[in-house]
Amino acid sequence: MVQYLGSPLDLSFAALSDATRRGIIDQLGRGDASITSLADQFQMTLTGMKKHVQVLERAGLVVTQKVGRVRTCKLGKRGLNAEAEWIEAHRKLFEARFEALDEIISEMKQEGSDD
Amino acid sequence: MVQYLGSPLDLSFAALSDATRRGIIDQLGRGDASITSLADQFQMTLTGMKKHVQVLERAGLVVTQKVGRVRTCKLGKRGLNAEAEWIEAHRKLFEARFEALDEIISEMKQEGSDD
DNA sequence: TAAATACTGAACCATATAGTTCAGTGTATA
DNA sequence: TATACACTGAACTATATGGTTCAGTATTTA
Repeated sequence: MVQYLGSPLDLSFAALSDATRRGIIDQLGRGDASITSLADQFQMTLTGMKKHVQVLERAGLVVTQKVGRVRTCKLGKRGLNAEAEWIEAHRKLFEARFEALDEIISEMKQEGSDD
Repeated sequence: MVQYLGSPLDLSFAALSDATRRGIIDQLGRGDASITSLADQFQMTLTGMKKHVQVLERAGLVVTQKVGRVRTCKLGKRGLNAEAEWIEAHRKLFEARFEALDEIISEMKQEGSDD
């Protein structure tokens, strides 16, 4: 087994592609939380929640620390800067494309097209 | 088989979690392209490229149209606005957390901690 | 010290992803 | 009309995801 983990953006976008994990980030934005409290809020087993937290940790979006028997989760220092940068840069590409003349022309000849 | 497809953000973040697909978006930002030309550029079989394009289409990031025997891919009108909005809103949460006093305090008592 | 709490790890299940090959179908071109 | 081209679909492989249960271990607390 090779276990190639992918680039940082691969990991963070994958982490954000699940509504539960986006919810966990929401929640941690309101305060740190244990695995148990997160599992309660999202109606999930401890083990299931632990896996979600691990995905967020691998992506650097969350950090955890175990003190005594409680593992506390908080938002990671890494933040969402790299993701925001990629999205902003490419949002411009989308906009630039739609301002192009050929877009208007292709809208005009919208008849008799497949699929 | 139920085939529950997930919310729009689920689909688009998942689509963006692969470097090849992010590359396809880059490329389409420079101009529309056929499946064949994309497959050539990313050194992949036609079938493989078609699957990537389908993932981008399901997410609304790309639209395609077949004319004759060529399927042309272009950036979708949907754009990255919803994604940018989510990221920006949550980026603030990350920043707010780090400005909080308890953060500084917890940095201070950083000794004798697990994992 | 006994019991409850909080987590951890292994194992399992169903489905999705990322890729392939191979065998087509339909379209353009020589 | 024969050939080449562009795509499509089915089938297969390996791995990841999202969830579970069950059986632990370690830490509090009564």
